[in-house]
Amino acid sequence: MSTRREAVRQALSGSSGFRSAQDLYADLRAEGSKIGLTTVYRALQALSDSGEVDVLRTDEGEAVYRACDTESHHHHIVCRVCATAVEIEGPTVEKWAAEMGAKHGFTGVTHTVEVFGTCASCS
Amino acid sequence: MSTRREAVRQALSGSSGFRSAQDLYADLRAEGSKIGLTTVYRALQALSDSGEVDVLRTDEGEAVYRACDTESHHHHIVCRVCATAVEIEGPTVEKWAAEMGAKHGFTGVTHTVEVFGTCASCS
DNA sequence: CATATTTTGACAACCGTTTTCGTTTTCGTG
DNA sequence: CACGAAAACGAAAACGGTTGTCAAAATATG
Ligand SMILES: [Zn+2]
Ligand SMILES: [Zn+2]
Ligand SMILES: [Zn+2]
Ligand SMILES: [Zn+2]
Repeated sequence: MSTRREAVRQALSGSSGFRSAQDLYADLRAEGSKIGLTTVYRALQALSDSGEVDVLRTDEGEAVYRACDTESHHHHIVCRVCATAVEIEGPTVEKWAAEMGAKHGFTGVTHTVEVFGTCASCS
Repeated sequence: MSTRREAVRQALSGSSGFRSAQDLYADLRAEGSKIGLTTVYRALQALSDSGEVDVLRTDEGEAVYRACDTESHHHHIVCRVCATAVEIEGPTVEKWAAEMGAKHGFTGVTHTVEVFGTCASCS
């Protein structure tokens, strides 16, 4: 677990929202770090591979990352303005997705569920 | 409504699954059409703007399109192998998403829900 | 038929991400 | 501490999907 990867993890933990690789790179450089963009991408890749951070794609196709409190399966409600996210759980949704899969003869069923809105302080 | 846009719409309707712009371009060229890739992108843009086709992003960030039977709000269960998709509705999920938004003080709440799996014929 | 408008497609530019590769840092061992 | 192997690093180039540019072609208008 290298120092650089730790720096990226911390930069990410410092925010409650989803951030892109370039956001984090800018943050770290602004703090005086000499980290390279490549390393930020590599760190994020490793962190998401190990399940330590969540990834999702914006409508524009950019990958954004978040250091969530729990590593167990969950979803998010994300502010469209400031990207702040709240972790949410949905037993209802979990069951529904599984049922839908079975009903249509699909196996190995997974799902992606994200909720978007404008948070209280951005309203 | 130009001829080319109509050609793209038809190429898309010919498939039951989600297809990328480049997929459709390849299909059309294979059929002998002299359409350009730029035009395919433009047609898909217009079709999705007008709500005639659904768009979603793959994990790799590629945009894929589908001509769905209904233009009203719905979700999909998508085969990870052949990209075939089935339209599904989830009143349960709709309600759940709205509740979650309200509970956390978010306004203008929307959601994305997609289910993935391996379809019967690909298993 | 002449002219204005729109559509088209080859090509270049763009942007986020990955690969490449030579250098630097870290780490295990004597 | 010294040394070499291995891992991490960063700059720059390559990549792949998408969008912008612009002149040519098609279509509409009078
Ligand atoms: Zn907000
Ligand atoms: Zn879930
Ligand atoms: Zn299938
Ligand atoms: Zn819905």
